[in-house]
Amino acid sequence: MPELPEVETIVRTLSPQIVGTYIRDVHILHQKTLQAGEELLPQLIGAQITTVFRRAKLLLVGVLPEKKGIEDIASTPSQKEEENALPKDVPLFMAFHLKMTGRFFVHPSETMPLKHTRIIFDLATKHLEKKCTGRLFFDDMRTFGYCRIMRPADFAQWAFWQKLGLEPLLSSPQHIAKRLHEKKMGIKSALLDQHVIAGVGNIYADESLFRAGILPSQKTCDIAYTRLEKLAVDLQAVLQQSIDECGSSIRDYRDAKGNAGAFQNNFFVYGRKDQPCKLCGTSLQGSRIAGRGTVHCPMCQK
DNA sequence: ACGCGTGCCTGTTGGC
DNA sequence: TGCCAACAGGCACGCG
Repeated sequence: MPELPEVETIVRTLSPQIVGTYIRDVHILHQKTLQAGEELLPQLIGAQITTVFRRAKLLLVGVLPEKKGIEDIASTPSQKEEENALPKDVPLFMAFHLKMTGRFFVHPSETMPLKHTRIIFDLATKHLEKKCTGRLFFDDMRTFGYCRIMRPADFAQWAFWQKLGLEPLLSSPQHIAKRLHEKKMGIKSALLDQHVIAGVGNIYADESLFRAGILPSQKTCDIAYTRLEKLAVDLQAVLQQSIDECGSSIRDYRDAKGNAGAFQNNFFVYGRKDQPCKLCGTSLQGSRIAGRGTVHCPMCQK
């Protein structure tokens, strides 16, 4: 289940493998995976991949199509927040959401689709090169993930993009705490709500709440501002530590080199229901919040 | 505004 | 050994 640190790790391992290459062909093996922008598919052929980056849990690939047929290269969509600013001079994007089981991998050129391969990009190192030098696979076992092909102007019409909340590693703890404090929902629900803070999923919600010593069920508006500020600091720390260890691999997650992350070894609570708390030995308690399995320590979290 | 239930999906796990 | 329910969960959607 790729969350912010996992997507960031994928960006870092995928980027050196594909930036600068040209897309020779695209094979859509599962129609529903291409959620939007089918009409822009022809523009991808012959385009050069110029950038790979992340916003929230989205992985974005910027491409430069061949000269013909480029429209609004200069158009600048209205931006709600600076965090949603797109790189300049990129006329076309692919936005991928990996959801639970989405993966990227660059295979040798002759590799055939695997059971769960949904999209294949045939890549070449030179423009109009006949020989394909590698194939980028987007695999997704459960097909929750998607790809959208978008021009810069299309992002303004994409509600999910427009409503994305704070980028947790680019915002000050004070700003994050303020945003949380405005909410009346339970604190774990607020952390998971992509409109409030973007990029946090079940793992890092539970882990940051444990570090901050806050009960997941606690109403956000009932928590003292200073405790929310500590939560923001702890959230940033846990996200950064996970990025430093290349993310968490529970079962499915791998980076774009096929490697597992190591941060799952540092979990205090996630997936440790009924096991002893690493700090006080109390049996960790499982519950269900916002429809997700939730684990907390009844002693350490108040 | 918010919580909750449901649907989308397929593979793994555990009980009988 | 095999069958099947429960479970994993990000996000949209509808309801109260």
